[in-house]
Amino acid sequence: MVEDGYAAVTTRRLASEVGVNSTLVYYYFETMDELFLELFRRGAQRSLERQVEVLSSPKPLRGLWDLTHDLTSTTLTNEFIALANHRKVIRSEIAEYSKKFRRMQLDRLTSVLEGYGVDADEWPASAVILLMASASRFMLIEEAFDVDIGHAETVALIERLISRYETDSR
Amino acid sequence: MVEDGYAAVTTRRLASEVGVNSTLVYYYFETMDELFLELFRRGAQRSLERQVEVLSSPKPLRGLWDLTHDLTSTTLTNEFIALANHRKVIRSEIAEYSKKFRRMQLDRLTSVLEGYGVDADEWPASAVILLMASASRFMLIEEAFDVDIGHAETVALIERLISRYETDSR
DNA sequence: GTCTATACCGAGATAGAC
DNA sequence: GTCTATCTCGGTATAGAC
Repeated sequence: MVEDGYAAVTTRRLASEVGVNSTLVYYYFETMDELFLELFRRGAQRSLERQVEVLSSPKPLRGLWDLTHDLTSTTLTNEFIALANHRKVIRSEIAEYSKKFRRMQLDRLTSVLEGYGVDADEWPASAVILLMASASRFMLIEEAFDVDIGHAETVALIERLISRYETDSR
Repeated sequence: MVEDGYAAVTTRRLASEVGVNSTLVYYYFETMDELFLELFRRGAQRSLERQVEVLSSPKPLRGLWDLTHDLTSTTLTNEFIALANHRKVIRSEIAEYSKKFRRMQLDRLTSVLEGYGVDADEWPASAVILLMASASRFMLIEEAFDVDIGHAETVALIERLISRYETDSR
């Protein structure tokens, strides 16, 4: 799915990569939709656990930023979004998880930013979170196309802002 | 392509929507890859022209921001990105156009921001452009899933920053 | 230009033997 | 659990009549 797009994930291809018969897929999954759903849930659950971890760490802002830098999970997310465009059952599942992720981030970062003395009227936590997530996702997509104009500057800008509140130990 | 994803764009479907025979597609296009390429080029060219327009206007920052808010072209772009994952010929075409777009934006906004008195060390034009584009694209994707946590705050934040330099006349 | 006929492939899915 | 055999559908693509 990451390498060749969601359309490349077929019963035959799956089976041949594992070295079994293609119909065996239907012994483990009702339909291909179910397979995609389980795949999504598994990845989302893992990401959720990692997010709980970094949000409760002493540097939640930096942790969140690092987390959104995971190439594989971002590529996968993009494929699921594209998949959701013509597999409607996937759509609601993604929506629910997205909201869950965002609410957790918001819950934690609202108080964290307040503690850092950030003016919530000018830089609301919800906007800060969204800007970080979107920049990260956007750059990873572009990298896959060897487009990297402004990437270094953007990363530097964001990390400079983070370092203002959470010292860089890397 | 926008409504049901790129996988729904097939010879049979195209033909049936227009009311002609499916094989007629091959009279106008060598292969389906060619069709997708021409579709992409046409849309990209149109967007490029609109960008030239707003960049040479008196409010290039706001113009660019408004431009990235076009739902259809963003959805389409996302589909092309997903398509590029398993149609390799599409990939280089997208990459070239992306760079072209970005270079034009950078050329213009570097001097514009300098004229506004923005500190280029703290807020480089390349990063400002990327943050705007990514936030806009990200929100439009989420909207399709009815996820809008933090959207209003982010839009307000960005428009507030723009208004600092280009007065809002809307 | 637009059609019919047709080839070929690979997708999802089921029945049933082992 | 894993397989073979098989169905149906719809995809890309070509040859050739009109």
